[in-house]
Amino acid sequence: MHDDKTTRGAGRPRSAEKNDAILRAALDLLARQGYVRMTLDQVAAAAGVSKSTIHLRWKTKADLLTAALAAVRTADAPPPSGDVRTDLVDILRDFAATIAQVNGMALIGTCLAEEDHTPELLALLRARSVLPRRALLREVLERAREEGSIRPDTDLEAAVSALIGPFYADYLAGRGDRPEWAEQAVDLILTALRPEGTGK
Amino acid sequence: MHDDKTTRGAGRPRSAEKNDAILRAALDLLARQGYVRMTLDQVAAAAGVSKSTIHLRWKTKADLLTAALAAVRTADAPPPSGDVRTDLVDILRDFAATIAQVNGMALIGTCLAEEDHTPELLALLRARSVLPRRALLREVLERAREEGSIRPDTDLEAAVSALIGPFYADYLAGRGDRPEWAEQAVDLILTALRPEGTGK
Amino acid sequence: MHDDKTTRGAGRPRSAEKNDAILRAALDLLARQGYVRMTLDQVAAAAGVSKSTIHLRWKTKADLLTAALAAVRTADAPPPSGDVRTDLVDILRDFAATIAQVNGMALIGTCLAEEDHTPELLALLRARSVLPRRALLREVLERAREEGSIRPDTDLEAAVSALIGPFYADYLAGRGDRPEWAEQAVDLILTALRPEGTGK
Amino acid sequence: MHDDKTTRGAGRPRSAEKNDAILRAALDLLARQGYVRMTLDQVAAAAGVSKSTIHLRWKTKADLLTAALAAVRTADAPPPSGDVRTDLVDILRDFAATIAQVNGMALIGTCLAEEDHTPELLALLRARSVLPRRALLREVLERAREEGSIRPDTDLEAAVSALIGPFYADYLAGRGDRPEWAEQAVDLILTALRPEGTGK
DNA sequence: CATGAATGAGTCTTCATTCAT
DNA sequence: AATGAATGAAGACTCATTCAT
Repeated sequence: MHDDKTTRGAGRPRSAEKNDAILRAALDLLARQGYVRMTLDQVAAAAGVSKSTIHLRWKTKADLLTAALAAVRTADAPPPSGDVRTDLVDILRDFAATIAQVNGMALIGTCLAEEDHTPELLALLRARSVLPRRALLREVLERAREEGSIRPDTDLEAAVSALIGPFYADYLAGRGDRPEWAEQAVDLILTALRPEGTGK
Repeated sequence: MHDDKTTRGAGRPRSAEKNDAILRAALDLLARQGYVRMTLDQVAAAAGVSKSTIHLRWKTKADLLTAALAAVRTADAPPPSGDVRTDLVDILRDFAATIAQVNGMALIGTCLAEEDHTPELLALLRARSVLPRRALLREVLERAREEGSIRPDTDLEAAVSALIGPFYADYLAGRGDRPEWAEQAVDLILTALRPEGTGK
Repeated sequence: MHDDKTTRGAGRPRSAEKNDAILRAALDLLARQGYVRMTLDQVAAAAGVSKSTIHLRWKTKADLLTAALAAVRTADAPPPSGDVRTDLVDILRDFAATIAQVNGMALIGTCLAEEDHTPELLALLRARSVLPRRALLREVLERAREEGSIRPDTDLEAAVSALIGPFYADYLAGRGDRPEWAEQAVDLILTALRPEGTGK
Repeated sequence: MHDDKTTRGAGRPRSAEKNDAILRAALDLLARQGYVRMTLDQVAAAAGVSKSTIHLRWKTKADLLTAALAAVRTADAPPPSGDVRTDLVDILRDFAATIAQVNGMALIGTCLAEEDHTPELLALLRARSVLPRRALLREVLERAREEGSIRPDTDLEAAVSALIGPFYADYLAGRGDRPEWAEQAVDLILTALRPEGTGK
């Protein structure tokens, strides 16, 4: 139906660089300012585009930010070492590093704060960031279960929450920036899940 | 500056009710709309006061919200039963209930989102809500340590984070509203912290 | 229910001068620019008020213009002379003069042009200007009928349209500004309505 | 790019259909939206062309609309019956029908409203629609004068205005849609213009 | 003290017009 | 010739804050 090669559409093609620049700027500003405080003027300026160009591609501010969140590259897994403990720690550290890099807590805060008003934001954050990261952890735990290094009846989702949860709790308590949290969390959970009759 | 209680003597009464109404309305709207979206008009309307009355008492919007968060009554402990596990579960449940009641996740989200812009909000949330709740948990854990039901070398703060953390992780993953989370979390942590050589 | 005198509302009273200035400016600009081209900035500037003051009193542009049209003082009758022909001519001349004074044809044009979009405008123009003027003519014609100077079975509304109509037709044909139109129209209609058997 | 009819020889065909489609769409939208509210995007969409194609042919929005009005086909006369009264009524009825068909009152309103800003619109409306229609009426009246069925000293232009005028007056008074208006108007004027000494 | 009026700065969005393909 | 992208210049409306009563 569409001649994707030949009839490459008439007229000037839409600049892909601009698209990227806009989305990047939008996401960055979303994290730094929050939904409402961030303005399209700022996005336009940061992306080096006119405001109208933004509106040409996304009808509304909400559309833009939705697209920006949707464009977040889902997390790459850190290279697996094969060792359960090491892999879990690596994933958690990578998580914390990403959060720090992109001002992630503020972004999460924005999505939470906007939940009533623009629920798509939290939904997208979940789909693009939260759940993929959880899936990585879950895979490792599944492997561990198969190996027999954790109990066979372990509730994996609960275990995942127990692994990541302390990060949020620490952040809220003002004790973020503790590099050792990841190891502590992993050790605690692995200890709890150690199959019965396993001595130290 | 503020005569908070009675209509004392010849002086003109200072409407303490209005103060309260304003702060209550502000906090409620802060949770439901977020910092920027919430307007002083809304607060004024909800509190049954004029906008100027608000400005008469708090110079700026940030001041008002700061005061509103500062006025949050710090959590009452649920009545202690004496049993460690029961007490921990009760505290966590009470925590979740409070969060649900006051749209707490959105409020937390707002404070996180505004951290760059109005750091006082997160600081106050911490001081008034997060840390007191953590202190409750910590007290119980200290008691447990004295009783010998958890290891003597336990890092209590880390344990506290491990207890509350799953709540946040669950919420973000879209698996809030699971009443059993509290028990799961407590059991997991108590298992992990069980003194060596203690069989089931 | 309302203490109209004593509790004259707290706070600063709303300036009546500003109200008038705004409505006057709005009506004038509406006639000179049309609905869409007229901007609130222009109104604010012309009235010597801030734009927000306008919005404080009328929620939207449509509301403002509706109010402006509603505030149009309904036509005063020119003093009746008692003579039917003279009175009709006077009314028509007064009508033409008013139209010229307030750029009335453009205003009428705007209301017609906006009929699909903002039907209130035409409705108000009708109620405030068109119909009252017609009523004046009709009264004179009724008197004429009673006197026997026009046929008893005259359709008065049709006669009124026949009296004013030529004004519009002339304007559209580019032959406005003909002072004698009023007399011509009156004479034509009175001739047509002359009771049978009445010689010249 | 598109060979709309025949691929005529070596020359490049010049899409006359597009021209027509654009002008038709423009005129239609002008009547339905008014000058300012109508957008070139709407015209382009309705005509199935790109906005640039419009600008390629008419430099500005005003140019386009001017051209659209200039392209209005001037009224065909309804077939003359030979009878003065019948012919007049037919012309007036045809007039009213045309107005209804093309949303003519809104179009007239737009031209009036824009008179200060874009006087060409009213001028073209006059030249293309108003005056030709008046000419038709005038011809019939001239015939009537020659026949002796109206006074020889009749001011024909005034009579024409008296014939059409009631239509506008009725419309503004909210009494449009009265099919009998044409006959009433004609009868009234013919009565008024009846040569002296002519009994009924 | 309390109120409502008044305002200036700012935000999203629209649109005629100009460019690049 | 024709298209779609890009843009600058508005415009209606909002809101924290300051004034006048």
